[in-house]
Amino acid sequence: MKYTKEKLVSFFKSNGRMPSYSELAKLYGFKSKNSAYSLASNFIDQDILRRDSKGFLIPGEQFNGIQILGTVQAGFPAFASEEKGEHLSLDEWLVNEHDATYLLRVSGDSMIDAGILEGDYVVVERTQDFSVGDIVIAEVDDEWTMKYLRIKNNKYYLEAANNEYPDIYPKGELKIHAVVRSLVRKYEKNK
Amino acid sequence: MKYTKEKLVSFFKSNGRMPSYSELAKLYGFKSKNSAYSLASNFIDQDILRRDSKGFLIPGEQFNGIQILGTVQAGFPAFASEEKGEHLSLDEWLVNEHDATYLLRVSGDSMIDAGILEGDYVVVERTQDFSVGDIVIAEVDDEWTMKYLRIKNNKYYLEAANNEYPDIYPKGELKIHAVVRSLVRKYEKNK
DNA sequence: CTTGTTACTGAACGAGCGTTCATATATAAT
DNA sequence: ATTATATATGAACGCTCGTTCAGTAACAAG
Repeated sequence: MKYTKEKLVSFFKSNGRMPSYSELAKLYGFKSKNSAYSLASNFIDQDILRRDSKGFLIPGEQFNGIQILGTVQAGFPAFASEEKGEHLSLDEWLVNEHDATYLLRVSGDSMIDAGILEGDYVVVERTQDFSVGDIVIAEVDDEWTMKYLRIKNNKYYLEAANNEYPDIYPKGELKIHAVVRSLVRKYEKNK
Repeated sequence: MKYTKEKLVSFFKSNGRMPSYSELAKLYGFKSKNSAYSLASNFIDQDILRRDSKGFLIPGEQFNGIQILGTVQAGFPAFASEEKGEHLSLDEWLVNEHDATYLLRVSGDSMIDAGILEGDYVVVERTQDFSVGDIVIAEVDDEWTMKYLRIKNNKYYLEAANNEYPDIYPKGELKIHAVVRSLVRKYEKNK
C-alpha cells in the first residue's frame, strides 16, 4: 500500500472527527476530491473506514482499538498472522456505566495479595449492585478503604488481601460506595 | 438540565460520529434545527461538545473518558465534588504506538509476585526499545515467556516474579519481541 | 508504437450543511 | 392581565458536502 492510514488516524485524533473528502485530499496531497474518494474506498475495503448512510466517513473495525493476539506462555501466536484479528477499545471494554465510573489511584499495600499494587489504578463503578466477594470501596466508621466484601453470621465485614491487615468488622454503619470493576497498571519506562 | 447528554453519547457510539444539527433535532424531538443549535450551545458550555473550525460538532472534554477522582486509602475525595474533574481515555493513556501494540492474555503464575495474575491482560508493544528491568515478551531456546529482563556479567537473562520458577539463562539466542507497557484486569461479576 | 490499466484531475449536480433572523409559543414574575 | 424571559419554530442564506462523469497523465505489457 502506497498510502497508509497514519495521516488519517492523526487527523482523527487531533480533530475529533473524520475528514471530509476535500480535507482527505489535502491530507494526502491530492488535488482532486475524487482521488480522496478512491483512497477512502481502499480504506473501506480494509475496514479501516466505513461510509455511513449519509456518506460520511466513520471509523471501521481496523481503525481503532488494539489487537488481541493470544495467550502468552501457552503457545504464543506468531506475530506473522496478525492480520485482521479482533480489535477492541479498552474504554468500551472496561467501562460499562459511563457516568458512574471513576478512576482511583491505589495507595498502600493492603490488597497486594490480590495483585493490586501501590500506584495501580482501579476503575470503580458507583453502584449498590455489589456482591459478597467483590472488591469494594467502603466507608466504615468514618474511614474509606478498598477491601474484599465478606459476610459472616449475616453481617458484612471487610477483608484485606494482606495478612498484616486485620479484618474489619464495622462497629457502626458499613457504607458501600463503589465496586471495583477493573484494574489498570501503567509501567513507566526504565531508563 | 432538562436535556442530558445520554442520547448524544448513544448516537455517537452507534454511528461513529457526531450528529448534524438536523439529526440532533430529531434525536431530542425538536422540529427545528435551531433548537438543536441552542441545545448544542448548551453542551458546548459544559464542554461536552465543541464546534470545530468548520462548525461541525466534535466531542468535548466531558464527553469521553472517565474521571480521575483521587486516591483510595489516603483521604478519599468526596463524590460530591465530582464536577469537571480530569477526564481521560484509557486507550490514549495506555497505548502509545498504536500499530505495534497488542493485548495478550496471561496464563500461568510465573509473574504473580509482580501482581500479574492468570487471566490478566498485558498491553505489549513490539519494539526493540527495551531496558533492563522491563517485563518483556521473549523467545529463548524456542520457547516464549513473559519475564523480567535482567543482566549479569554483560549477559541478559530472564527472571520470574515467583520463587518457584528458576532464572532463565539462555543457551542460545535471546530474542526480545515486545515490552509490557501496561496491565489490565477485568473483574467478573460475582453472582 | 500501440494498447490497456491504473492513478489522478477537474468540473458539475443536487442535497444537506451550519448559521442567522424574525416570529411564535410557553413559562415565570410582577 | 401584563411584562419579561426563556424556548421552540420555520424559512432563508451561502457554502461545502458526497457523488458522478468525462478527461488527462503515468506507466507497464506486448
